[in-house]
Amino acid sequence: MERVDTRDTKSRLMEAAGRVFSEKGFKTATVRDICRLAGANVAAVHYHFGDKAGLYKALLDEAFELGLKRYPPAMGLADDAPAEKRLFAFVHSFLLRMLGDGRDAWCGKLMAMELNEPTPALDHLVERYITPMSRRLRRIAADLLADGTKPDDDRAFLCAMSIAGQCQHIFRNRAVIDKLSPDFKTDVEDVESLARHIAEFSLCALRGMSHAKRGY
Amino acid sequence: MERVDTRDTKSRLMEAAGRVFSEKGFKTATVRDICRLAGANVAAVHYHFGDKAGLYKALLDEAFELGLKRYPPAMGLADDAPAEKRLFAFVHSFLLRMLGDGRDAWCGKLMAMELNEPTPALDHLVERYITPMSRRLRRIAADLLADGTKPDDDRAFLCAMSIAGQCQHIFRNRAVIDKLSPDFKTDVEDVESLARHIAEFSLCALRGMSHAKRGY
DNA sequence: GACTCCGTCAATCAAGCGTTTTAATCTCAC
DNA sequence: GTGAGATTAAAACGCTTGATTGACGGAGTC
Repeated sequence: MERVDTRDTKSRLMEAAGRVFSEKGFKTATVRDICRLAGANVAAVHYHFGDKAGLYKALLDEAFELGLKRYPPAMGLADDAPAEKRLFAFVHSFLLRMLGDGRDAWCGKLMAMELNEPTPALDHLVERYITPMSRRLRRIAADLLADGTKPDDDRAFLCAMSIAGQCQHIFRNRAVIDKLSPDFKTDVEDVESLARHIAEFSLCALRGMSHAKRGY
Repeated sequence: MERVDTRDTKSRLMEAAGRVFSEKGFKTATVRDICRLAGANVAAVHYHFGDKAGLYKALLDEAFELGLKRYPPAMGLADDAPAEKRLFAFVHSFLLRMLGDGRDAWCGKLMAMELNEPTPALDHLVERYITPMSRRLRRIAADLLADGTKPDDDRAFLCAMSIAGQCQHIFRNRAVIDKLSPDFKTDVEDVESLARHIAEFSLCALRGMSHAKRGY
């Protein structure tokens, strides 16, 4: 029995919440800011979502859906595609999610904020979203090590962390990077070259470690 | 004209502030929490530091001193030491600063919090602390690329980011890593093995990229 | 047209925040 | 001891926050 008007303010509220929460985090963001941005009354969030936490939870759920739909764990590549291609696709989509403009960047920024300042919703996030991503990345790393390492090995886990860390770094340290290198841009076209660097860096590392390991 | 008692509550306040600020960030932390932890009255922060921001600034300054003294940019190695050793030393000290227990972890966690939620103090942080670190790391990367790359080149900059990203990842995503791999520990002895991994991963990457570049 | 339900609004509440004021307490030279 | 300055303690101020209230209006039903 949803009315058209209902969905209007409700979705406007969600969009505004996405922008504000992903910029300021749960605690720092205020419902007044969100409602002002949405052009709604402060009471609207209570009416539609119960309270601030309810709005946040609803937003996070929507971010799940969008994130999984837009960047599914397989990321458009077959499981038997060359590991090099899977690595680049993983890195590139990761960066786009984090650095993309507009509403496309919602989910990524929101999740990064959730990591900075964990709320009880973190469990859900890890289970539904991060675990499959981690599994896939460990699989890619294990394939590229090419020395019989299994995705569950500690080596694969460590290498997956090395790759994920590179991907997150640019996003998490934007403020510092801007000061260190003011002409370092992160537009959409630059994201691809950044992804190429990270993929190449990681590829060389994995191949090198594979060779080194055999020599031990 | 400092009294003994003065220094007592003042230093107790600093210690408590270090713990609270480094855990919750500037905005989320409350002076009441800090004062309760320090066993001091709320008015004490006004008396000794002017206001909350003054306390934070004083704390950050102290963290500078401690961080620079304990882990100076050169980190105990000569500038002409082998680049491989310099790389490991850089990574290892970085991790110790971030993951160290007790009051030793102050500065690292505080700076990470400052990055998550920048305050006007960030400029000082970048200028005094991060810039020399970045320069040193770029120098290491350029040396290891061994193909004539200069520390100021974009290639060295990107590789330095890749290394720094790996170092920060374990610290910044502790909550998630604990859930993904509950038996992944970060005790002091484990930090060294972690540092070995990151150093080896990066070393292989740099050497591999150097060879690849020549082939272009 | 009267009634009901749904959505919105301005106004308000209680709690927590940083900060300030005021008074009490302590220390130490004299 | 005493007085002056330094330090602490208690209370309250003003402000912002999330949450709530009760009234208002419009759409649908009979």
